[in-house]
Amino acid sequence: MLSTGKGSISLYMQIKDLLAARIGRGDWSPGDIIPSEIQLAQELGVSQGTVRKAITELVEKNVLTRKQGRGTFVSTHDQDRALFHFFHISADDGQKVLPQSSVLRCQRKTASRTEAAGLKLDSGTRVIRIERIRRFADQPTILEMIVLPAELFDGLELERELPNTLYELYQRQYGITIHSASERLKAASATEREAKLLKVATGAPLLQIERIALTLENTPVELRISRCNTARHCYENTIF
Amino acid sequence: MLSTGKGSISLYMQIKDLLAARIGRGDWSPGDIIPSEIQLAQELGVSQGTVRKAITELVEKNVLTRKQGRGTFVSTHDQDRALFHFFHISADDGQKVLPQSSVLRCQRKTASRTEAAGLKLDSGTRVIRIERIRRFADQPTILEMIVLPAELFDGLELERELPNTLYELYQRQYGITIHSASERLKAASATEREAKLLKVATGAPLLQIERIALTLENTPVELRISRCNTARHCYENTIF
DNA sequence: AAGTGGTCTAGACCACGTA
DNA sequence: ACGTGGTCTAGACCACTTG
Repeated sequence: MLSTGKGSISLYMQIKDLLAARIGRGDWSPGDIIPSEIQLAQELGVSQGTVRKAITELVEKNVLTRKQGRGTFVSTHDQDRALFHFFHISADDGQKVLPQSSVLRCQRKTASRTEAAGLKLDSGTRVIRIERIRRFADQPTILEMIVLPAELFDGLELERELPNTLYELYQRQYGITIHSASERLKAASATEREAKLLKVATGAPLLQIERIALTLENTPVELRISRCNTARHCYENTIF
Repeated sequence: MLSTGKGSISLYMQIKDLLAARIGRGDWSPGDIIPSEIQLAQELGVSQGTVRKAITELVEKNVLTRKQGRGTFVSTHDQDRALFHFFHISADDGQKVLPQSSVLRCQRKTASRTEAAGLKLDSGTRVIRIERIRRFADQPTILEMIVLPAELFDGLELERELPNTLYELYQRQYGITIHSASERLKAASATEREAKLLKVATGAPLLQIERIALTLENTPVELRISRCNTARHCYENTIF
């Protein structure tokens, strides 16, 4: 099972991959406790330290969460994993709150070329398109267009009410955990429709955020284009 | 020297802080090799594994760089530490190249209120203000306003030519290593002057990036406001 | 060949949470 | 009291670089 020969990859790496695979396969689901380090060490025939190093790297990647005295758990999107991990908009004064959302449209359609390219789908694949507007203190600020492969999120367009934090829904209802995302930001001008919805002048500068969200296996599962009025808010990023 | 009593902070943390302090003090400069793990372990009276754990955390923070078979080195800004670590603008096709820079202005002035606030200086403190324009393939794309505390960068405004990569200069000439930065992005409209310099229409949408760069000790040492034409470029960010 | 970091082991004790 | 993760040790061997 574990190769220990010369030139082979290190033991802890193999264990890391093995644990990640078990999580990806759903052997353990978000919120579940995994076996203790000692149990895993015995099962795999290695020392505790080796298992520990593997787990440490998964903790650093936010896949697992350690709780001293209790055990090690598969991370969930609602608690340990910050709700704000994927939300970078904050008020000018630094305050960070989640905006309220209201859905404008939610339909099943055929993917456009750019959507298919971003999500790595064959052109012509069905997608679910959600458009919603997000408000801070009742002020409409962000217009979001969310695109999902219909196959993975079957029936989502029929939900009567969508929660504010979609990534929790993806995990709970569809077993899809967003693990990373890449964003591309540009400045753009508000279209007439956007101007009306966001209560700004036509042509006003908007911050456009194009995000592709990925699973643990680096499969793109969500494309999201946000257009934000940054008069009183900004996109925050910290570089370490 | 190292406290090992009950309730005290862990050994490897103390060693980590000690090593960071030595680097911050300049006992070891960027590019220098530090003593081997075994030497440090003997000097500090702990096992190699404990020193190793301390060093590992500093490597993860980009403070140290390990080179197998050679030793452990203090990170520099030109090599191991990616030149692009603090530069997030890339072309729409994903290509990432550093733009050429030409300085428009470089003067010693009194800090404005917002500058003093951002750099945590007393109002009235002297600062150096650099304004430069950055070009991709000869196309002016970014207008940068850089503000530095004059005390820390004494004489910088007299340099006849400033390099493209300023952070290397800060490190080499002034012993200041930028370790992290926090950025705030907004969409804005080009002023008349900006429009002329960037060859866009007045009022065209620009991406504004306001950055505060920090040292290892979290002292703010540079304020930088960039205004970018994102017609053919964008700001890239990856969230893990 | 010698020295460095990289991996791995076996075992000790501590701090924390639960029962 | 017990089991968990968290720290620390002492020593082994491997992989890589340099003299």
